[in-house]
Amino acid sequence: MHTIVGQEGDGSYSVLTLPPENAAPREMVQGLAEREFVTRVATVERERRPRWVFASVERGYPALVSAGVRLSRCHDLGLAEGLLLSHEGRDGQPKGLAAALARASGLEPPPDAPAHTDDQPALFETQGSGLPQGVSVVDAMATVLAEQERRVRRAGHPERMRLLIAAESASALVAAEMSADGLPWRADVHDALLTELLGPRVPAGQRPKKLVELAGRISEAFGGKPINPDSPPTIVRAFSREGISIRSARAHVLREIDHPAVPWLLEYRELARLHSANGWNWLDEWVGDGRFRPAWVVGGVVSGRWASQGGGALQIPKTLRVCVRADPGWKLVVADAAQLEPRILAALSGDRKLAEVAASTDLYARLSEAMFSKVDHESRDRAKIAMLSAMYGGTAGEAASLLALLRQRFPAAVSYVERAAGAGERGERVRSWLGRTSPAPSAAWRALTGGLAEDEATEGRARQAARNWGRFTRNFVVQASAADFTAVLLATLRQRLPASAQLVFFQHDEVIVHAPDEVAPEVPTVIDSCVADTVSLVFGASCPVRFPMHTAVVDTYADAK
DNA sequence: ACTTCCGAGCTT
DNA sequence: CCTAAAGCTCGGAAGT
Repeated sequence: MHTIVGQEGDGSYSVLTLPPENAAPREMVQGLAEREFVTRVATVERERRPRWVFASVERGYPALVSAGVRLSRCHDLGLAEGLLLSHEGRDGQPKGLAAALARASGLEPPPDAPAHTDDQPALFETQGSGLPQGVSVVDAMATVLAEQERRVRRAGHPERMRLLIAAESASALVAAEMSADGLPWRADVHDALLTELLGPRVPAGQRPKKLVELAGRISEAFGGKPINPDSPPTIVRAFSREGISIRSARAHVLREIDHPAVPWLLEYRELARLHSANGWNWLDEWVGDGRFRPAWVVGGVVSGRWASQGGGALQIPKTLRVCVRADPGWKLVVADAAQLEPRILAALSGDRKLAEVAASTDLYARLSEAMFSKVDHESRDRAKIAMLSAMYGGTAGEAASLLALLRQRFPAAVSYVERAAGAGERGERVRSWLGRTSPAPSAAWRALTGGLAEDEATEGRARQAARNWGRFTRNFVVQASAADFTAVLLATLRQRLPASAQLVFFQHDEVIVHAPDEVAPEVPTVIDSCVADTVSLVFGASCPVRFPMHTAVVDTYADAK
């Protein structure tokens, strides 16, 4: 059963329930004020648990969450439209409701309405959505939903596309709930750390004491001329005056130089980075009430990985993990999927031998055994480079010869990624396991690689561009399938975690659950059973690949691993 | 003064 | 950096 919710042009809310297979008449409730609407949604969820249909979960769900309503299942029309359009090779088209409705009616879609900029965001952004006059938003949504279901049935693997849309939609619920709950963050611990490393807090725009001292030492080391260590060109020029020529002022370049300024510069860099990216300003702006609340962007990366907006939520430096602490009487359960991508490749490609290797918790050790008949540190490292080169298209150093050996031992897995690379080089699109589709290369790319090269330089550039795109599609099939997997895992976890436990962080292959002391010990077991179900849902019950999780129950994130 | 670009570094 | 790629954010510098 689907229940469609939307806000009409006059600001009132509508709730349209569609019984399965027309078993009963549709049930429309219109003209609801916001408070009645929230109550109605909560009641229907409690009594009937439908699949809720949103134009956009990201825009519509946060208001429900802050009113204390949590929904079990949903379908996000906008996210589904994006997945379907790119699957169909039409991803340049607008994804908004009006555009989707036009397409469903066989009309030319109007351009997407610009994102609204109200200071008071509405529950559902449908005002100004460009729907024809007199068309009810929820009626339009019902039409689009039915059309999307037809399009799913026409996909190469309808059941996989259905799962992908459900998981992507559930991810959007998770993202909104994570933003609302927030990651536990101890501002006092963070402040103490900053003070210890940088000196006492100073007003914004000023250098803390420690940085002032280091800048002074750097200037002295260059003979007393004032140097701004924040300016890379200034650093390059300063070394040039000392007779040292460097191409850039990057840390790894500086490390090669023998000069008294280098250690001070490196120390300055590290601390200045902490100060500018995660200093007191960051703390003021992003942490409140003991929580860090970033905005999460589901599917913000073409591969289906999430991005974040504000606060650099996916770039939290490891040194600050000590600030992530469970509340008193609570624990953090930190879980990451060990060596996820090679396991995904084993499952994707159906490579039996790689699946056997993936039966081990330490996949790279077993791989080393299979490739070199030994598992010492060096062999394990080389096995790892071989595998990562296969997935990323690396060619530096020993990579090419190691890859050749890997291909010999695991032809099915290696040819899977090499076929994806070949498709990319020809400008074709590739798909993840559940059907997320890579974007088409740009017109500039086609022009460069498609034409007959006039000279060698152009031909070289064309070949380079083709190889680069091949590397992208090679990686896409693995990274995007890993994102499929983690989306389904998130959806499953969200349903199964004890009610008092909260998902508070997600980073590509890692989750953090904040749970009361009494329930924390059972969370790792729940996670393991969710992983098992995810493997069956995504790859089928007979999938031989294991996906072990590293799970730790800790007080602070820094203690995980 | 404002916008846009670049270098740098952090995570996976 | 030493295996790739993408995304976010900052500060400086150049352009308007």
